[in-house]
Formats: sequence, C-alpha cells, structure tokens
Amino acid sequence: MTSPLPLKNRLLASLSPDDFAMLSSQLTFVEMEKGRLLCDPGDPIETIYFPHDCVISLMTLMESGAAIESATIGREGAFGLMAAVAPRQSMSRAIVQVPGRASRIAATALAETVKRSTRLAHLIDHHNDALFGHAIQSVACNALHSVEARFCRWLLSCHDRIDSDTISLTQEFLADMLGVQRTTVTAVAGSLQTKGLIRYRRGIVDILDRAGLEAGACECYDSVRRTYERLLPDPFGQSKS
Amino acid sequence: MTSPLPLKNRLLASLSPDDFAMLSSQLTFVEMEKGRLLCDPGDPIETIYFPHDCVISLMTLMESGAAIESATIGREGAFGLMAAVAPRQSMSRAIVQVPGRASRIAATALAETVKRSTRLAHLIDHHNDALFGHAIQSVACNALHSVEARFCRWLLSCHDRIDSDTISLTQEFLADMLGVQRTTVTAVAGSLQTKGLIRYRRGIVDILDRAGLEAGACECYDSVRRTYERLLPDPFGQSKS
DNA sequence: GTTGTTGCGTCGGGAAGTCGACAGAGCATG
DNA sequence: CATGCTCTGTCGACTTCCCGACGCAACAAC
Repeated sequence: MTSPLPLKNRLLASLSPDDFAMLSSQLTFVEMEKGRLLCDPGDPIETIYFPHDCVISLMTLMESGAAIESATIGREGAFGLMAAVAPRQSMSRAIVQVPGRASRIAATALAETVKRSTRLAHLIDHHNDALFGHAIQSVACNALHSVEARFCRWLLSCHDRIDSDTISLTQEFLADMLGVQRTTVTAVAGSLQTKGLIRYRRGIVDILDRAGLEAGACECYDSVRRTYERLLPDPFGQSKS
Repeated sequence: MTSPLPLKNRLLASLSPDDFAMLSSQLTFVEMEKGRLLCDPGDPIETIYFPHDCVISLMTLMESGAAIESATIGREGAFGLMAAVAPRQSMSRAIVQVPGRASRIAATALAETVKRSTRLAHLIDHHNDALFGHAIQSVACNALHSVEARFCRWLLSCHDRIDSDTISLTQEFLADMLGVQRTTVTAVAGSLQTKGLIRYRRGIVDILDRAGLEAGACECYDSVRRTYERLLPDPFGQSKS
C-alpha cells in the first residue's frame, strides 16, 4: 500500500464529484513535519487539515502543563471540522504526531462551500458525530482499562493511519499521550516486546504482530473503528486486519 | 431559587422570540423519574430533552456490562441535539440520574425548525461543540485525576443543575458513574464527610460546603463550566459559587 | 575519537485503587 | 415485632501505577 495515489484521505475521497470540484481549487497539499503545532486552546481554527498519511493528536492541556491526548485524527477524518460551519475556537492543542502529508483548506473557504452543499454538510456532521463517539469511548477507556490495553489500542489506531509497520516515537512522548509515567511505558513496552508483538529500539517501534496487539487491546479500539465505519464508510474498502 | 418558573433550561431560554414561537407548540412538559432510560446505544434518537431541573447521564456501555458516565446533561444543554439536523443513532445509554422536569420535542419537528432558522442552527452547533469540549476534558480527567477530585467535580456539576443542596444517590450508583469500586467511593465519601464538606446518609448526599468541594475538585470542573459559559451564555446570569 | 545529548532500562519505596467477603445499620412491609 | 432487603462501613491482601533517581547505550556533531 505505498501507492503514489496522493489522496488517501477518506473524507475527501467520499466527496461527490460536484463537492470535490468546488473544493479542489482551494485545497493545498502540505507536508506535515513531526511535532508541528496546528492550534492551541483558544486559537481560532483558521485552517482545516485532511491527513493522507500523517496523524494529528488532539491534546487537552492541563494547568500543570501536562498535555494528554483526547483524540487522534488520521485519514479517516480531518482536523478543524467543528469550524466548518461557523468560526470556532480550538479547545485543544493539535499537533502532528506522525509526519506525513495532508491537504488543507481555509476554514472560511470550506464554510462557503458547505452553505451550497447539504450533502457536504451531512458528511461533516457525520464526521463530528464520529469524533464525539471517539471521545466518549476514550472517557470510559481511560477510567477502566489498563495501560497495556491502552498502549495496544494506541499502536493499532496509529498503524491504521499510516503506510508502514514502523512508527517513530519515543516512550517519553507516548507516556504523555497516555497520561502515564515514562517508566510505566518502558515496562509495558518491554512486556509486549517479550511477547513478540512489537520491537522497540531507540525511538522506533516496529509492529510485528497485529493480531497479537488486537488481542491485547481493549474493546475500545474496535468500537471506535466501527463507529467511523458506520458513519463514514471507507470509499476504498480496505482494511488491515 | 425554588421559583415556580417552568422554563429553567438555558438553551430554551436563549432562543430568540421567533425561534421559541416556532418550537413552543411542539414542546411538551414532562416529569423525568429517576432511572428512566431514554436511549441505548444503537437506538435512533427520536426525542430531544431539555432538562429544567433533572440531570441526564450519557453512559458508555462496555462489553463487560459496565456502564460508565461519559458526560452529563442538565439545564445548560439538551440531550439528543446531535440528531437535530439529520436522523442519528445514539452512541451511549442515556438515563435520568436525578429526577425532575424537562421539555421534550420530536427530533423530526426540531429538524424542521432548524432548517428555517440559522440562528437556532448555530445555537445547537455551539451546544454540540461545548458537549465535545466536555467529553475531551473528561478523557484527560479520567486519566490524570484522583477519585476524590473527580468525586468533588461530579457533585459540583450535579449541584449546579438542581435547586437543592440534597442529592439522592447511592454509593453503588456513583461508583458506576466514576468507574471505580464501591468501596473506594465509601472511602472517599468518608473522607469528605470528615472534612465537613458533605453529609452522607443512606442514599442521600447533602452538600454542606460548596467552596470546600471546589477546592477539592480538579480544574476540569471549572474548565468545562467556562466552556459552556463561553459558547452558551447563561440568559439568567446566575451562578452558585 | 571525544563529547554531549537523547532515549531506554532498572530499582525501590510508596500511594491509590481493586476485589472479595462480611457485618451492621436503616428502612419498608406484613 | 419480625422479616427481608438495601445500603454503608470495614478489613486485608493484592495489583497497578506513581515518582524520583541513576546508569548505560545509541546516536550525532565536531
């Protein structure tokens, strides 16, 4: 799946030809380098990003300075669609977690098009609903599930959104995402490595056994995935597992 | 604040006279008895509820049968507004957690009105955004904060939505909400009682010291509250603390 | 090759919360 | 008053995760 096809974003690929025609002239292809900050809480959302093979994290900032992940966005969705109808402030920090490419468009330009296409408006509505479903599942997940299960879930949903079995990320970073201590991540990563599910080497994770990770992950992984599939059917119809 | 004013719901009270005129004939006043089930995951959302002095919980159901709270809805909002534009399935179980009164309307009727009023559409849009903000804050909260802090937060946000300092709820029930063991709730409740913040007696909690609870609660309580205030200003302009 | 930096592994004490079990208290019903 | 049920308090062992500290390994820069 390392096809040269530029538009892997499922939301863009789901657009009707008419809608796509209206948007395409305003869409810009961008490289998203790792760590790039798209938005902080309180910032107006001026640009909307449709990831092709990058992953964007929505992080909730706490007073302590901690930043914990509340949702991730990849090729199944887009960042900033809450602002697709009317101007809106971001409530989270949005950063590029895994580098790659995306298409972007000005929020005002998208809002113009949305006014003319109820079909596009419904697509965005469905996306926002799925994102909400993602969030409430994570509320439950963070309260009930072990770090190991959440770690597996995280790796899987990241893996779904990229075209490689190798993910570049440090344990420190992952600890922030999951909202746990770095040493806890080390312990869990060691455990998964012993089981042969992943390999960890200095900032790089290799996914060795997807099925094993799925067995170790909590139900939340599949639950969120099914919600997206129901509300935003995959126009490519592909799947990894 | 035990005024006989029937419409305490802030969303309804924020409507323009025109919008309210269009809706009022379709709105029905209902008593919401404790424990009433409004929706289960997968059910179509057919009715939208605007609480006046009851509290509705959105609960995420897990495969194990556990049901944990992912958001609460009171007089500052409404249940079911994701379905205000187009038909939608519920993703959570919605139950009445604290009894009281609400106004309800058929989703189809509201959708008709929304088509005619962009102002109403924007109000609903803001509500859904605030609810999303509520959810992502809870994602972080459940990952980072102690049970005691979350317990305080829960009591405060419940207290905000009713007209009494007495809340009827068992520790068992609260344990489900918070996603913890019942014995843990007992321990925390005992601690708060010793500090003089609450009184607990067989299914009934009395709020004795709001300021003390606010000191014990995590920042999430205030954060969520400010988000609602920003997106949906209180038309009554009142506050409890 | 040396140095500096970054990321990982480990160790140990401690706090928080789990889980099962049981006793007792409050309340309603007959 | 007796019965039964529901809700709360307690206990103890156990697990998970926190939190700070330290050393080492890998990599980059010069």
